[in-house]
Amino acid sequence: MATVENHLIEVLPRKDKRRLLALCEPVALVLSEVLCEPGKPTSHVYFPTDGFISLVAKIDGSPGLEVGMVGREGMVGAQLVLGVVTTPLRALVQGPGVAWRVGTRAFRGELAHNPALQRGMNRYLYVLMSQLATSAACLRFHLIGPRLARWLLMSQDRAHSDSFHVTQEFLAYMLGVRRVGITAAASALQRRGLIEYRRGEMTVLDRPGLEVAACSCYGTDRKAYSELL
Amino acid sequence: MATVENHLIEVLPRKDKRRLLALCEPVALVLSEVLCEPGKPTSHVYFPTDGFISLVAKIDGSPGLEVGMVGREGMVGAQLVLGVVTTPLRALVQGPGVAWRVGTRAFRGELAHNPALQRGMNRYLYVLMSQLATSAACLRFHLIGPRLARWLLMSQDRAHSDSFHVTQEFLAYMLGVRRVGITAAASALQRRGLIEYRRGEMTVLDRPGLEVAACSCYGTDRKAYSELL
DNA sequence: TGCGCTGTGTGTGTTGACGCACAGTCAGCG
DNA sequence: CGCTGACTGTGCGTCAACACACACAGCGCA
Repeated sequence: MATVENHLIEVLPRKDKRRLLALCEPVALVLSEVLCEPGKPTSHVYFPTDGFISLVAKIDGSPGLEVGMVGREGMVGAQLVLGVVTTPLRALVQGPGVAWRVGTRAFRGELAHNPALQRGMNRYLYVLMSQLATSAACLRFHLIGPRLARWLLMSQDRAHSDSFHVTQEFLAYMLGVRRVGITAAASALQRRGLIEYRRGEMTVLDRPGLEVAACSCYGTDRKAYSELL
Repeated sequence: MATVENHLIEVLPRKDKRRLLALCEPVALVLSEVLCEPGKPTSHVYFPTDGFISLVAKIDGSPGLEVGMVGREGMVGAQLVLGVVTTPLRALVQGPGVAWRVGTRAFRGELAHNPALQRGMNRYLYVLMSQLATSAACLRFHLIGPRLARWLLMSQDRAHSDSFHVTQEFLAYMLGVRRVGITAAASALQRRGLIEYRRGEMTVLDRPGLEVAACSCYGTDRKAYSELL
């Protein structure tokens, strides 16, 4: 099954790693699957080895809004290290793949006497917080075009592939804008030869170009990540 | 000096509390003072007993944007419990008052053998994360008026007073909008008899009315807080 | 072959907020 | 007492994004 590891697991000392993996079971991440709902206790934590997951904030009547993304570099359920079993965000599978899954109960037991894992999760949680803060400001000040470019780069990083499946409708939901807004921004990027898409198949053609088109938040996030993990 | 305690300290077992307080020194929180800068190591942590502090996200060229608020119920520097000494956010004194201050080094030492403090900080961090996520969505979907009402309520809660000092210019900065946007929203609230203001002196006249005018995020935040702390 | 669903592109009018500029108003201070 | 600076209110043109509506294209399936 998953031959590639999750980064949070990979960096553990061999012994800790083996003990944790013994608790894990590999599961397929299915597109559009919801791994956890805000406010509800999480039944499992997930360490993606492939594929990626969106963290979506919901408020009252409004549609959702993506405020974070999880791939091989992170995990779903990191708040367990804070001793909290619920989550404030919905986790939605966005790129299909594979993850290690552990039941909450077993995981908490392991966590209690695995300081290296605690340390990794603590740092990851900090990166996630930075990402939330950056997202908030990005949402407020940046236009759809650069935000779209940023989203594509982040997805590409986590999908480990130049092309992935995503519709304009879905992008609109993630970025919290109308679909027509995406149509305009995406066709501009396509005209400039940075991307190509067709009925849900999105392909990144010119990554450096896309990085120029993206807002600075992409770089900010990467920096925060690389400094700590 | 500070006769009223900070909630995070208050709930500690007597012994832990006494030991922590022995490290603390009372300091005045001066309006517009910056307690920490994003990316830089924090030299002290702060437990406000009075007054309140805004957490501001900065991105590249854009002005700042408030994404969280700290008062007697919380602290500045909670990320230390994650083992991270830098902060992603600027902490800006917004309502003058008093806080307990502890040097980072001493605090980390105390933290290491004070599980009750760890527990409190963990939970507080979770609440803060929820607040960040909520803020992001609020920023995106809610209009200036309700957001302003929410801000006033949150400030009132932390100022423990019906009136406090704040200019429209400052409010605009916090909410990430133009001053004229605040002028319009604030005069609407004043016409409805919910608030009264005059040259920087803001007074809440009708709190229940303001709660109706505020967006749902105010309630969401309070709920998140009361469930965990 | 034709039907229907999903995905994409366009058009029209509206609106919440923006940038900029300026006028009035109050408080403190020399 | 009048100057100065901080605070607030208003007007005007612009713009990104909104709501709603509709046209069209590809694809699967009966």
